[in-house]
Amino acid sequence: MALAELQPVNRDSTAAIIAEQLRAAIMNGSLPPGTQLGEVDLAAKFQVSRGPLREAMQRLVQEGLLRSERHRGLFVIDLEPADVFDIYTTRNAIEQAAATLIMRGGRAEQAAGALEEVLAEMRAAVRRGDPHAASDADSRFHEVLVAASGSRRLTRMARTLLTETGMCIAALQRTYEVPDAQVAEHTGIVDAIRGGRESLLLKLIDSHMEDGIRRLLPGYSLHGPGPEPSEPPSSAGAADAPARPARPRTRRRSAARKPAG
Amino acid sequence: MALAELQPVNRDSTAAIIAEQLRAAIMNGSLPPGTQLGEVDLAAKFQVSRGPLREAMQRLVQEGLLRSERHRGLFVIDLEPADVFDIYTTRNAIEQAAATLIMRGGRAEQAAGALEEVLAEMRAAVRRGDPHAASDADSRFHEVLVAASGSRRLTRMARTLLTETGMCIAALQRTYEVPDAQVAEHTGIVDAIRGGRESLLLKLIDSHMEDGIRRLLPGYSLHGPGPEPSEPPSSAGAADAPARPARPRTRRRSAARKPAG
DNA sequence: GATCGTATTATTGTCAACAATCCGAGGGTC
DNA sequence: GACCCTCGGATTGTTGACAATAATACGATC
Repeated sequence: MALAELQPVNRDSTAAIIAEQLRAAIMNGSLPPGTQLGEVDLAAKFQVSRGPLREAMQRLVQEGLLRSERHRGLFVIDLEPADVFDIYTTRNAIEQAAATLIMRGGRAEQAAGALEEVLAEMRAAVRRGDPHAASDADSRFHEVLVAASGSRRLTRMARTLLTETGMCIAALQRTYEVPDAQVAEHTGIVDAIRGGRESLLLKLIDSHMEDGIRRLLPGYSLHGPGPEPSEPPSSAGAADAPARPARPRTRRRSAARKPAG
Repeated sequence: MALAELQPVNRDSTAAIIAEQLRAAIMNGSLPPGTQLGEVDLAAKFQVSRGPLREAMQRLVQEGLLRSERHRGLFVIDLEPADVFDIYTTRNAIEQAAATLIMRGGRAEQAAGALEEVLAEMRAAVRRGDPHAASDADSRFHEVLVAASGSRRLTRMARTLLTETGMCIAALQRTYEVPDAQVAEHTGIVDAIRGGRESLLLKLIDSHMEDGIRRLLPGYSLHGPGPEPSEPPSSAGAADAPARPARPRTRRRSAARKPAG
């Protein structure tokens, strides 16, 4: 047989599709932090029953993007300064690990090639003044970087963290102008990969994350003591422990507005 | 009010409880890799309907512990050598990041105290020749270590990785005798934390992981090129993409045997 | 006037039944 | 004998309805 590369026809499950759409909506700010996800509304918008929708939402709860309160509903997580710090700290760890795998696993050339494609899109978007596309390319750059490590687990974690990064940017109303300096930083990362400069690469990623957190939380640093979390995670660390003692919550802050695009 | 520390009464959702039980069953080998999770059987064992059970399973799919094949069922993931490598590589990254946070965030004393409690249990278990308890303590040690970082995200990831570590040990039929050397390694980690020796701590964690992977995959190393994954993760990296082209599968390898203990 | 108790209403949690799909067995045909 | 088609059984996917719970509004009481 000549044609050897044919992919299986398996479609994703309905829950996976819905989860992906919700993830995108959370990432781009259509579902801002704190919003309650009413099941009937969302089910109607997705034109499915509540069953598959609930399954999809349970995925996001496990992912840490939604917070579940029994008999009360599911809410998009709130992002406090401690969370922004946490997100960038964790991203730093994940991407540095991925970078190490790339350099020591002989994947540098392949990774650099894939990254340069994204980089070209980023440059084009910046040149034509399209911040949305530039931001997309930025996100994709880091996703491709981690994926190039070949680590399934790092890749999955990175995806969640990128969603949360998008939440931060959207929540803090930064238009996220991608300046030339930002493009230069990414270019430097690719160059370091191609040049085989491992320790330089790790430093570049570190300072890139440092820049990211400084842009969102002026005055904070990745390597400082970090902001005290208002609610320290329990040692058991239940995925959806609703450790919010009393919340003067309005019953519904904002219904799902544009989940299915 | 004098009493200030009263925890909220909120119970976890049913899906969370079931997911936790399934996770434990997967970790300790009651549900070995490849087993299909029949919905009706499991629902009967948990004495709930299929609805909440499916929600719980979707959580584990998102977590990467289960693999979903449309209209075919949910299966415990298979663990190939590449996965063992991936698990330990990722654990290394997570725990090193946690260790850095502990040292730089002024949490060393607190962390060392919590870890020594677990360490005492581990020593006692080894002394009385209880490998099960010793293995439990080992797992808990690392969970507490990461939790002490205060990072919610690192903690959540670590928990999944510890479940998978348990799978590896159970799958490879290692009785997981925790030798004195193993206890000594953990002790060294606590000492490094208490002594404020950050770079030593990172080295100790690294070699601890190295030992772990060598125990499971003799001949492999964390820092070598690593085993080639038989199926490289797609660049998109769908969480449950069933990229297994053709599988001469028996319809049901083993029904759920002891999920609820 | 403020607080407590009660009824209402909307939402979530759960369930059992229906529909769609897949696997395997059996029989027929070449 | 090998291959194809068809049928039966079983499992998953989805749905709509019912039960349980919590938030709100209203009225009674001190």
